[in-house]
Amino acid sequence: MSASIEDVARAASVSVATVSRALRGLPNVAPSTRARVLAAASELRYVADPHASRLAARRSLTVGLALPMIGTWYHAKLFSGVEAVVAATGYDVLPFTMTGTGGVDRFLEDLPFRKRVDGLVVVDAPLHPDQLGRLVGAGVALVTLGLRCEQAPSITLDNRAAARLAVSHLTGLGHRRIAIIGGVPDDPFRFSAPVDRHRGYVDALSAAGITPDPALAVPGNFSLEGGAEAMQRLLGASDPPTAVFACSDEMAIGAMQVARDAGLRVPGDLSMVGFDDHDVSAYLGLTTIRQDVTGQGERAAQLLLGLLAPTGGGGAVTVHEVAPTRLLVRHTTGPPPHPTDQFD
Amino acid sequence: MSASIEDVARAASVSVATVSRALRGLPNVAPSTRARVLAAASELRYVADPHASRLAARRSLTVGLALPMIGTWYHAKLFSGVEAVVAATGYDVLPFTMTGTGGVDRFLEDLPFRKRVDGLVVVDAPLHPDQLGRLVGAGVALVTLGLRCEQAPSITLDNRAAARLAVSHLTGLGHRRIAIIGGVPDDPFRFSAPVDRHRGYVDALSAAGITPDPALAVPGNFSLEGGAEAMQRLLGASDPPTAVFACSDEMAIGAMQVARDAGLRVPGDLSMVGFDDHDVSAYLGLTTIRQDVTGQGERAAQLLLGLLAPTGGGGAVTVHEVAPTRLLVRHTTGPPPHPTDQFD
DNA sequence: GGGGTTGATGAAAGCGTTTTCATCCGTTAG
DNA sequence: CTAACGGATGAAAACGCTTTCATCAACCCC
Repeated sequence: MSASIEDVARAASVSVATVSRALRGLPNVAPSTRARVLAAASELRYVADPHASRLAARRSLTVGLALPMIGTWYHAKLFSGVEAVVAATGYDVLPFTMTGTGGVDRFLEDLPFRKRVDGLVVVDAPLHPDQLGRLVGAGVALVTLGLRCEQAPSITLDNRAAARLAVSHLTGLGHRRIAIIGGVPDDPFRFSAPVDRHRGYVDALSAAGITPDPALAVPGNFSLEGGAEAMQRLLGASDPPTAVFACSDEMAIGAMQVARDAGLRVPGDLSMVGFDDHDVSAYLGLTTIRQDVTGQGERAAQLLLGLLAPTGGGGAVTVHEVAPTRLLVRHTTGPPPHPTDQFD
Repeated sequence: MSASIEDVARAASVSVATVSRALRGLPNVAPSTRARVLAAASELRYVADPHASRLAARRSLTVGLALPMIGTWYHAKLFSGVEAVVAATGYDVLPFTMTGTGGVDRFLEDLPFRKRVDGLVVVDAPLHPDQLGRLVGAGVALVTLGLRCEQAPSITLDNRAAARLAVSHLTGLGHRRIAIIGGVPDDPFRFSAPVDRHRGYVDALSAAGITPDPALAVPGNFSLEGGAEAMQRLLGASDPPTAVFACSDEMAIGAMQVARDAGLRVPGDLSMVGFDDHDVSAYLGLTTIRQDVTGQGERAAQLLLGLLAPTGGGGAVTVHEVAPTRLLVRHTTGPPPHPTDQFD
């Protein structure tokens, strides 16, 4: 079918060993020989069979990308970033989605993975630190994104500070009844972002002398629908909020729509701040916490490839990076309806 | 390091051939033997090395997913669909993004691909039918998505009919000056969707006795920004439209924002219909043409796996499926500002 | 009972690379 | 002039599977 290394060797009148060396740019090949081999290879349109070479070299030249799902804005952006830098280096990327709760176990049981990938970017780490530790112990190069674990480099956000910033913006505008739309109620993963964001929310309230009202903290599932349902619940409360901090822009968008359908003006009657800076947020004028998701994906890939590089694995200390976030004030936040009423 | 097939063979006191057969569920293995092998394998936590097995079996057990990019809503959804069904069958999916114009050539030159994947889902086919034909000729199982090519099964939309439907909705409401926000001006790919949608647009106008005004057809690049810029241009025209058909929801969203910023009410002063039914569209009340992108991805994967299945490759006639679309009337379309004026 | 089946098994030949190790030869140092 | 050296090369042994082919026993039907 297609040319093998032997065909090239024959065409260039050298041994397969020399072809292998010449083609991979290894030293100790005479320049004239290398040229001859290169010519023969391109003449025959030879490309090394990846499986054969990976078997022989005992490296898969593949990095796995494990994430809870793909198809959401956040994960797609992340994927995009990772893929871009990984592909540029000749590695393959093997996506692995662990949808649902069983997915995580599947992931761990799928030890084929261990033989398939040289390294792994684990996103939103729906894994126990122990489990991650086991992976590291098993010799898989690992970078985590969204959760910090001591054994491996990570990229995270200062979620608490970011949330504090968002909510302070709200208190600064005079809001006293501020709701938070957060993660999933019965967290099947111990995903820390929603927890940390909730802490930042509490921080900011406390700083403004406000006691958090449990009725104002509702789960939103990080989805449009979840945000909408959450808002529904908030509006049904006896004393509805004048402002909402949604832990993702998608939830914010869903929530805003419900609010507007209920006749509330945003920001006139209700202020809304989101988290992410989703592509559409700029067009909706959503005030939000901006983060560069694609950039984080790229960075994670770079870290991983660094680990994989012949030189990198050794002495380097595992680095924990905190990606920057900032508050983007647009047009969905403003003073509460009757600010003075709240202060008497 | 980790157990090999020989270890299992030894542990079960059989030959490696028998282990291979037993583990893969091949016939002609005594039940008792199979049980013994299974036990030994699970005891040793044995998993076949994928590279070795792929090399020996001469199948990569991988399907490639070639798309112009990842990170947009549309492509992420597609990916999600493909990945879900492919992963369920034990195949790997290898994403290949051909960003930019050079990407396509890279894709074609990357014949490693041919040795790496058993089949390919090509999305939005930024390839010449000739090039696709060559791929098919080279023995790669192929399914195209978004463009139809005779040599391979495909999943497409009836873009023309869908656009006709969208624009008819507008003419039906009484609009006469209807703009279209379409694809990229100097189409580096000969991507047919925008072209067909434009045809449908013209169809609908003609049916209503309207002569298309070239000034009302502007490119939008299928992005939020592009949609915004397009709207900018439309508003600057001497005789602005009262309705806009955007070839994607993202463009519609960008355009709507610009329109609203310019003081226009939607749908009071301007009607807007999009295409896709993006996740957020429901929450924005955007009237649009709905398509099930994830479903199309799933279907494409099924077709491809069917081709790959031992039985499937042979006699089956290549099928061209047309995924359904329908008009979803929400709240961004209404009669033109002064309908009667238009009919004098 | 004997020849033909049939099913279970193992030996061994690939699959297409990489990599080790030995060889060969032209240089350089002594 | 010889010995040691180092760079270029090839032979061959992995790498860890799959698959063909041969073997062997048990079985079946006149």
